[in-house]
Amino acid sequence: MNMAEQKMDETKAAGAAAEWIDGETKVLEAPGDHGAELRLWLRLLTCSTLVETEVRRRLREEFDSTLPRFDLMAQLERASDGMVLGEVSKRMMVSPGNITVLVERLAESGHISRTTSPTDRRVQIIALTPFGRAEFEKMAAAHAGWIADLFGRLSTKDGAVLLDELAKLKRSIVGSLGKAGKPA
Amino acid sequence: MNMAEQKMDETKAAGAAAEWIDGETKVLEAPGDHGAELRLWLRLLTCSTLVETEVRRRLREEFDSTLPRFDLMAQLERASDGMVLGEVSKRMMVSPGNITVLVERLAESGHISRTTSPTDRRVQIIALTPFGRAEFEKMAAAHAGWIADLFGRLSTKDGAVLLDELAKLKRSIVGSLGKAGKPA
DNA sequence: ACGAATAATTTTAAGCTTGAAGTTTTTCGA
DNA sequence: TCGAAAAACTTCAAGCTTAAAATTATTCGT
Repeated sequence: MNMAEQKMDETKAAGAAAEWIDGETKVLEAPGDHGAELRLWLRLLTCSTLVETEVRRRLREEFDSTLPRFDLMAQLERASDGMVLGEVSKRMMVSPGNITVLVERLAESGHISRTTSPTDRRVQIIALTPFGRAEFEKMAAAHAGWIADLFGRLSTKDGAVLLDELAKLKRSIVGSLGKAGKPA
Repeated sequence: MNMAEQKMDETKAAGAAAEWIDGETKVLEAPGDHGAELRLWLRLLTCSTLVETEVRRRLREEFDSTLPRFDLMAQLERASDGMVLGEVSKRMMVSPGNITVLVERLAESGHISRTTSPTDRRVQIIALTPFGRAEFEKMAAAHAGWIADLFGRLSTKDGAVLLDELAKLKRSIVGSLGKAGKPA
């Protein structure tokens, strides 16, 4: 079976509404001697994109929500005293401007509250409302089930090995980013 | 060192322009017994987000380009006879409507050409122009170097183990998606 | 006391993305 | 032959995302 056929077979196995074609094979023509890293990167990206796309689809269909909103609520779930926008931005790894709009929408829908800090009028403090917390708990339970299902065919041993190897990869990435800039 | 301190230490190691705070620890409160899968998912997501964000930043700063444009050009790079929009959409794992706009922009900038199929007037065929191909080769070479650098602290053995474990994870994901829908 | 520097968020313009509806074309079955 | 169904792409509304500029507030040094 040639590569194109193998690729199409994998596509057929996927039940997602929109058919997708696996892009990992384009790495073959990578310049120089970087085939191994590129292949690793594409596979990492393919895995995370598949999961993310499916999670987004289910959040929309089952809860009429979005992944960024879910993520923001997850940040607030453990912060019973609320959180400032700057910290939310850092934890979600997105720009402050994006947080402003996300917060606006969640405030409008009643999921979170926002107040100005009593000690610094530049600072906004946001927190889940009781309604928001209840909604989040339902989404979080469903989300955990989806992830368990998607990852469920992986053996416990393979899962542990993968977790450990991803930790090493993460240290490589963070280390590389660190050397390019100066520590915070 | 408590968890918050450990988290801050990792943040300090990162040299990205915007400070980020590692979100992996929020998994601790996962409902039920799904902590392991959620932890794995968050780490996978953190790794791919870190790399993607850095690649986007460098493409913008060094080539005044974007990741979707680079990705589209990568699809076309091996298709010397061009490619139809529907296949591009599948390979890039994005909706057809998005491809329409991306193609429009790359055509305007002279990187790709678009023609109507001689045999089916619904179908558009796009291909890299000579200019586009030259630009892509420069970006691809740089991109490969960036990925090699980001992944470079991972040993060859660890890289091979990770690639293999990600293949297993991918099969779990694809298998799970498959059972939820019907094959294409 | 006061002006400059810094900080936190908001606003802006530009780009990407989705799903659904719309348009045009081709295919298919009666 | 012809109308319905399907296909390929485009358009649309809504949401997300970035970096940079703008606004408001606080801090700091003289």
